[in-house]
Amino acid sequence: MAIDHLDGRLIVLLAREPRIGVLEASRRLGVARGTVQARLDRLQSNGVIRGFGPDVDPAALGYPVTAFATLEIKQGQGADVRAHLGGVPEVLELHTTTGHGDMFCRLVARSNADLQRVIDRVVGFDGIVRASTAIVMENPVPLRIIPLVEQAAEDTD
Amino acid sequence: MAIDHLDGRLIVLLAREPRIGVLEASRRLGVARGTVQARLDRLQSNGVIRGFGPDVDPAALGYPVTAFATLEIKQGQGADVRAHLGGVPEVLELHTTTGHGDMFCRLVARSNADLQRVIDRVVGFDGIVRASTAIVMENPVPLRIIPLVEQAAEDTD
DNA sequence: GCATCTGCTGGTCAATATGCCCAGTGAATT
DNA sequence: AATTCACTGGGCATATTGACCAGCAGATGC
Repeated sequence: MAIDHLDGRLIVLLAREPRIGVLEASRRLGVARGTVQARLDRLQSNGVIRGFGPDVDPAALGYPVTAFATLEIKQGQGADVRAHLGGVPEVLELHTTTGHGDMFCRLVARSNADLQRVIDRVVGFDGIVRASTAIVMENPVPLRIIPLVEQAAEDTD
Repeated sequence: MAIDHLDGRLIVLLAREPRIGVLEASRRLGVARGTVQARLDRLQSNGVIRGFGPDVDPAALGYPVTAFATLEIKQGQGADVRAHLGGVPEVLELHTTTGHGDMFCRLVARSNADLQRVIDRVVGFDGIVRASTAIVMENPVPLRIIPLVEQAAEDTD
């Protein structure tokens, strides 16, 4: 399950230049093509690499506003709330967290005004007692994984 | 910038089966290969599709614990805090939000015990006044984009 | 010590996809 | 009426893929 240095270099290489294929990757890494192929297969069946889905920017889709909402849930309504939020496209992710019956979600909206509509839709559901929202102003560190991959690779050297 | 229905179908198709190439995608969508190629180029130069980087699962890397931390920052220390958090691999993303001088970050750790180490490292910095952390228990809606893409595509029909 | 496994190498092969080109068509714009 | 634009459907040379193979080195187990 842990990754070694070669796995780490492969992931970082693919993250930086996703368009290169197995052959080009093997050239860059200085190993045989079959090795890269085997490593990739292993990483994917391990679940370390979930896939190579397109990385879509919500802002470019017309949803430049991001917000995080903390939701307080009525006891026993968890499953219903999950289903409700799963049906809202603007809810990009949802977590249940430690704390007083809380959930936590990431929202996007077309504008600050539109965010009101989204929030109304999110909280307009019986199981939700209260919601508190924080609008994102800047994103100094966008979602990233490379530093963690590098650390994980070094830990197993 | 807005995407049409064909763009939407293309993105959804690529999200579901990333391994298929341009040719196979054109067959599935029932359009000419050149069309898919042109759409893809446009989506990428638009920034709608940022790339096709590998989707790495931190849990499979040995970091199964996720947490969100709200940080209160001393006035004028924003830049320093950003740089500090950018240097911590376990900080997967960082946002500045509305609210009393707040930042907000996603953390991962090897275990609940290890999370303490990560938090100590995160808050062990002069500009950070206070931190409040919520540990993720479940993730009913993993980070997703397809529903939003579908909605954006329908909005321009 | 010796056999066995496993992973990597460096190579082949046929099948497939790619990047690039082209002329023609239909719809919308000017 | 002329032009622009996106899409079609095709062709072409080149590159990549997936599938194999024998050989080799290091680690493991008996």
